[in-house]
Amino acid sequence: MNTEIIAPQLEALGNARRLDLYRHLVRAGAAGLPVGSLQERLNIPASTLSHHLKRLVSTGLVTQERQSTVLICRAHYPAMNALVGFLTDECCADEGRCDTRESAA
Amino acid sequence: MNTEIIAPQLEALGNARRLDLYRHLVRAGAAGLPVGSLQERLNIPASTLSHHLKRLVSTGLVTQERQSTVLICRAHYPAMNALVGFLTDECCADEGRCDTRESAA
DNA sequence: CCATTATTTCGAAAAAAATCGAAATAATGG
DNA sequence: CCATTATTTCGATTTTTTTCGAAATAATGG
Repeated sequence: MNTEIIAPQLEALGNARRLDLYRHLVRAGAAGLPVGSLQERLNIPASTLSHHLKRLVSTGLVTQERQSTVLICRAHYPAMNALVGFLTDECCADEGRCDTRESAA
Repeated sequence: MNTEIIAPQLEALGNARRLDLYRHLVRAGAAGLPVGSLQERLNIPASTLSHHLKRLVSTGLVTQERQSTVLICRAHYPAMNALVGFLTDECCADEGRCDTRESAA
């Protein structure tokens, strides 16, 4: 898992609107949420939402599945797990939840 | 730990150059690295580096300590640990390293 | 105080991102 | 095929970010 995958994912989540959006999907769980529901909840124009969704989808953090008329969006946990794994393995040290390396060359 | 702290941190790390920079600091461990050393390693203009460093420092992910002429930069692990904690607690679900909630709220 | 090394601020230009209305495309039911 | 609902693409504007040279500031030793 290299930085060329990780950095865009961090950037995707590093926007208040998209982080909020992503968290709505996490809370929605396996059922996911249709784009339209997200739009109501976030209360933003459809075209703006579509733009942000595209960024999340393009980094692999969100998946979409069409169910007839509606597009269901879901948080894609494997991507998030890999992201957390990267941060834990390669960006943490010392105290706390992360591992305890001190200066892995 | 709310999104007003987390989103800027994710944004700070969501830039290939800054992620690289941050990882250099992680690898440097507790000793940290002077700005000048970072500049040599990353091979970018001082003013550009200063700009990126400022962003990392302003989000709390990096600290700086002056040692006479030189400014030592260090990864600030408590911030990273809190960030990983946030992602684990509020952005993960199902399988993998993260916790196993299914549809909190 | 001056020279030197280290780092930041300033200012300006280029690149990228965010915003959103209007028009276009998708999918369905009738 | 048409009407309807759902979502995206287009196009234009504004805002933010990135970039970097030149000048300014900081800290030290002499």
